[in-house]
Amino acid sequence: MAQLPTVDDVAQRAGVSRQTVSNVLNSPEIVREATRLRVESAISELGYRPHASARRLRTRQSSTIGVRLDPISNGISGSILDRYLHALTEQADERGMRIMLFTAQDEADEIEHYERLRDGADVDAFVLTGTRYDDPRIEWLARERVPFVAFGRPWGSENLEDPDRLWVDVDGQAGVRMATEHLIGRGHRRIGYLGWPAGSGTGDDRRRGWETAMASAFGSDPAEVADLATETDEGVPTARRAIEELVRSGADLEALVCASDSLALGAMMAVREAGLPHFPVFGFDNTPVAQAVGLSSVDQRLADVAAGTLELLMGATGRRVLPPGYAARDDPRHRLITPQLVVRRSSHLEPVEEAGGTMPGNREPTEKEQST
Amino acid sequence: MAQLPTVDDVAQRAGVSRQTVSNVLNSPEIVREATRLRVESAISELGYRPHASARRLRTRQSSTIGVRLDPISNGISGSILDRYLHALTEQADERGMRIMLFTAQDEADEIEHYERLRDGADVDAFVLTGTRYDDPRIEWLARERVPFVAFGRPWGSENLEDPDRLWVDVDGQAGVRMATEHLIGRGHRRIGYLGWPAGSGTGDDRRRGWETAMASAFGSDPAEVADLATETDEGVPTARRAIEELVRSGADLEALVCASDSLALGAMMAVREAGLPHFPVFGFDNTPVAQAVGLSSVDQRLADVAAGTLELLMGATGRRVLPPGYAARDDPRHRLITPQLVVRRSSHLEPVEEAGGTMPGNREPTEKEQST
DNA sequence: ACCGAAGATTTGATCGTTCAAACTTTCCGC
DNA sequence: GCGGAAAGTTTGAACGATCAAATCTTCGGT
Repeated sequence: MAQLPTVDDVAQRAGVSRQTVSNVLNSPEIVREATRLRVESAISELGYRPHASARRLRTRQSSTIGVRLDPISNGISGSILDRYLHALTEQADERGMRIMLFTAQDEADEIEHYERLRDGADVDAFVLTGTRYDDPRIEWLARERVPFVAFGRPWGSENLEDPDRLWVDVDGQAGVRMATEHLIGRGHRRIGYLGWPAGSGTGDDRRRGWETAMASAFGSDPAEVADLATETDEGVPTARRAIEELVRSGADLEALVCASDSLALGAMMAVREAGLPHFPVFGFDNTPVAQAVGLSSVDQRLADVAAGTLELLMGATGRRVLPPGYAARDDPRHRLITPQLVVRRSSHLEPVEEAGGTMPGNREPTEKEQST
Repeated sequence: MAQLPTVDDVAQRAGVSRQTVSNVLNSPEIVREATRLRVESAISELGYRPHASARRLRTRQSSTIGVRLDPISNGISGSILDRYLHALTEQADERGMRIMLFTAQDEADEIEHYERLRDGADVDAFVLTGTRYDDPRIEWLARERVPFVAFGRPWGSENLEDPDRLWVDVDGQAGVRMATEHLIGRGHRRIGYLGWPAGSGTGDDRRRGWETAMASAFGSDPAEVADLATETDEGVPTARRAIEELVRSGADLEALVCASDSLALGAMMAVREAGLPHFPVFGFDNTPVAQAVGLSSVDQRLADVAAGTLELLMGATGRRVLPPGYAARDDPRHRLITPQLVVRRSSHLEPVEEAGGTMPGNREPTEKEQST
């Protein structure tokens, strides 16, 4: 084979012009049926495929979305980005888009990459993850009018409804509320919460889910349940120590809802070691670890998050990135995804008699997924 | 600003021609110093950046490497690809290359994607992961002369030295041997091995590491130590059941080396529940979970793997993908990376008296990394 | 001071596609 | 069967860069 076929080769073979071939590919509805069929068979006979770079040059579209890969995949929770990325790649492909990765040291460096990639016409849009208070990246992208969607709300600003700040997020509050209600439904009353120190948008939001569930079930207000809550930094060992301390101090808890699987794992280790093999623990994120150790958790439905991302970026079914500020008047500029409970052994095993050396329930139960 | 500047704008500003600007960018050594400086300042004044697609069209190079994102990030071990991807992206960027993702349902689908991406001139090369016996993907790529590097040896074929089959891999045998020797050095004798069923290249290789360490320390041959080995499918629960069974049957073991962190985690859960809080367990992969629960493990050194990948693809310092079959006569067509022990609590804690309700060693020790 | 080669710079063509406008054919009503 | 709009197709130009070859400069040797 000498060389890859071009539109001209196809055109010649089908006895039509370049442009007709191009039309068959890009707007088949304006080509007469007979012609179209002739061109299509020429295409498949020659195995023609459009040259991506040539097309991009001409159309001034890269059909590419840039995503920063976080510096360190943040421990256990790192797999969230991983799974999101997978869903995003898959769905982007269906719309003729591709995902390009880049890395950056910090936020300033990330913005430099934005600039480079934008100026080099390498990407049409960006997807941001790990947003925080007054995120400078969002400010830059909005100011420069570069299309983007944030996975994570732009917490703290009044910009939650700003049409220039598109975001998708998981409703952490609803997720934690569902988990808490699940435990309430199983008859538990004194349900504790293990979360992060106040001040992070995500953390405060999740905690609110627990508070509202407790409030609507028992009529307690947040202040009343505050003594059931524990704060600690993210991480298995920190959570473990915190719960060990709690156990030692004789706290009277029946169950525990946690802000993350890492915290829940630490908590599980602590309560199991403390001789409480059936103390229910709930995590959040549904990481592979949760699945591995049988930890009940809240699944973020990352496929839905990915779908929402692309919807905001390209419209419901579009195949190109919309200019920023675009969007129908009545279309919300964000998507809040309701997560899903995944109930596993850690929260629903009935106490059983322990027999020497083995653990209760040493068979992995079929995983129950309960959508609500 | 009306529009992005082009070479012509820069040329005009610097009072030179297009091509000189291009030369300043691509082969500065052939441009006279005075001219070069003039052009460079014009470039920075205008904030010019070459248009990636235009360059790709003309040079017929996409400067892009395609990587398939696995369908399901395989549980706990999924983060390996994640971390490898990060290192690869970072190092590729330094050589002016980018990483593009794609997903596929199965191997056949993956090959179709190869074809699409190749024909569309979207990528210059591919990186394969999760190679297996007589991998059809490798056959296809080699036959079609598409540049690629496999992360993972093309097990089983005699092609390990085939110059058309480039690969990088982690020396699992050496890693497991190091782990075993570490335990031997701590005075253990009856060290068991928990691995996967025979037949997978990676699994057999890792087991051999344990066998050789045992052989050279105690003069035993593989047949003699076979009763210290246990086989089970990958996964935390399977490993847990296997080790529970082992404990119940009264096996006389002092320590355990495992083929993966998942297996090790299951094993740890089993031995801890069996009332053996200080039974040493070693994992493999150094996943975030290992770090989280204090499991000693073997780190794959993914940054070195990524560096090896690019070296094979582009030469020691090159900035473009080499044609397949190229490479200096004396240059090996593969890289075998020696992993690194990461010793944590799970393998080196001294027994301590248990006090009611708390666990021994409830402080996370500073992580020791021991390179060998 | 002249010649030729090496060095530096410019010019024209090209990569493969799509846009915009021109051109040709089809179809309908009168 | 004619005019004209609509539908279908073709042509020339352009996207922004680099390649290849042509041209212009510089410089050492005689």
